[in-house]
Amino acid sequence: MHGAHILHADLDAFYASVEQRDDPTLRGRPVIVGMGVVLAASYEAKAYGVKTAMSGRQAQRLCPKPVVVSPRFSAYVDASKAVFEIFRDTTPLVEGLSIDEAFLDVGGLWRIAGPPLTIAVRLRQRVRAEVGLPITVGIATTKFLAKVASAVAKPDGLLEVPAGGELAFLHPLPVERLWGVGAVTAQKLHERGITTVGELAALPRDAVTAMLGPASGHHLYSLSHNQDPRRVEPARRRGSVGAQRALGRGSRSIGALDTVLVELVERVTRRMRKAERTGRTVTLRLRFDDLGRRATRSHTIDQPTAETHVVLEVARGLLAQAESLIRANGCTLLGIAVHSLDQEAGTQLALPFDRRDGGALDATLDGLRERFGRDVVTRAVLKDRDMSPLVPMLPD
DNA sequence: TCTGGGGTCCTAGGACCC
DNA sequence: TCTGGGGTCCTAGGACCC
Repeated sequence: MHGAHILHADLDAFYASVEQRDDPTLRGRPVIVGMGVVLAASYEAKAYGVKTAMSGRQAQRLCPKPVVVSPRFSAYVDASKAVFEIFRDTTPLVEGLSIDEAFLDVGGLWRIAGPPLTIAVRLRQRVRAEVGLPITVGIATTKFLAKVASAVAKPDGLLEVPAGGELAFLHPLPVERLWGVGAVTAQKLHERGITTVGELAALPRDAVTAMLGPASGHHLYSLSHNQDPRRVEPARRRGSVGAQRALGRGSRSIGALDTVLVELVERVTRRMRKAERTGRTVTLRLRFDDLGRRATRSHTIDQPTAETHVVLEVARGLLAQAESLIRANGCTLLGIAVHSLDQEAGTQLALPFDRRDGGALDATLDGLRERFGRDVVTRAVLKDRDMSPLVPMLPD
């Protein structure tokens, strides 16, 4: 596939935009979602310097008269579903990254839907008209660069980086734009006088790995040359499920923590059962009274499970293990996560299929399920003559 | 300037196996 | 008993993302 064919679609100030959509009196005003911490800020609030994850107090200092609203998560989930419907109606190759962003591969749609830019224009119009939300789209030859393009184009924008123009676009940008450069890595690079992607790209690969370690070094070296072979993967499954709760400052009794633990475990295992997933590794996460310090304790069991009492027993063992740590340092956050989720190790069965009507396809699928069991047949992929995937079906 | 609730990926040491 | 070379899995921590 050549040419810029990967779209990165990213809803703008998502939670805040949903609030402004549903309450016209909020439009044009600096809206902050979240009381203690800023979960989302409208662009009017961002103009004052308000950022996501900032404390409410700090936000108030920057922006004297914000409209602060409590989050309405179910409204955000509904809006997200509606937008993803439009994504999937645009192309079957949609890889969701979070509640408000996704990659779309539109490379195979030229004859049906036109060039990527046309598709992107229509996508933005549809999201605006059908869901009422602003969305920014970046178009490029690689996933990573499409994401950079959308970040540059925000808010409510559209930007295509044409094939051949990648490095001219990328190299003047600050290194912080690279995916995987956070505060720590940016600091390391700045100390060596590197502030732009181009300056990083001018270094030999060895110099970058010596600076940042092998994995991070190879990764960022490649990105700085726009080397990113990752495909858009529609069927990616999550690898862990977790829940956590911030607690008031000051140490809690183990009894009180146990009560929280039970609720967290129930939440996690309920979600796992709903998603029909099981896992083997349970992790307890703690944050202490003295700012920032954290710890984790984990344990792996033999048999994957999603049963509340099994996970709870393991979690209680971990809590007991951490008891002295908690007594000494207090506990301001308790979290539980289940990792090593079953990754659907399975076999693919290819069947020749020569028909065009969906009825026959459904019959084939039902036949497979009858033969192997409903739970065993979890996914079907339709492929063309060259065996490249056309339509993934039954995603999880 | 210390604040939420979700995640991903990588590193490094130790246990254990052939 | 020690030395070699290769590997997997588990645990703990950390950087980063939205």
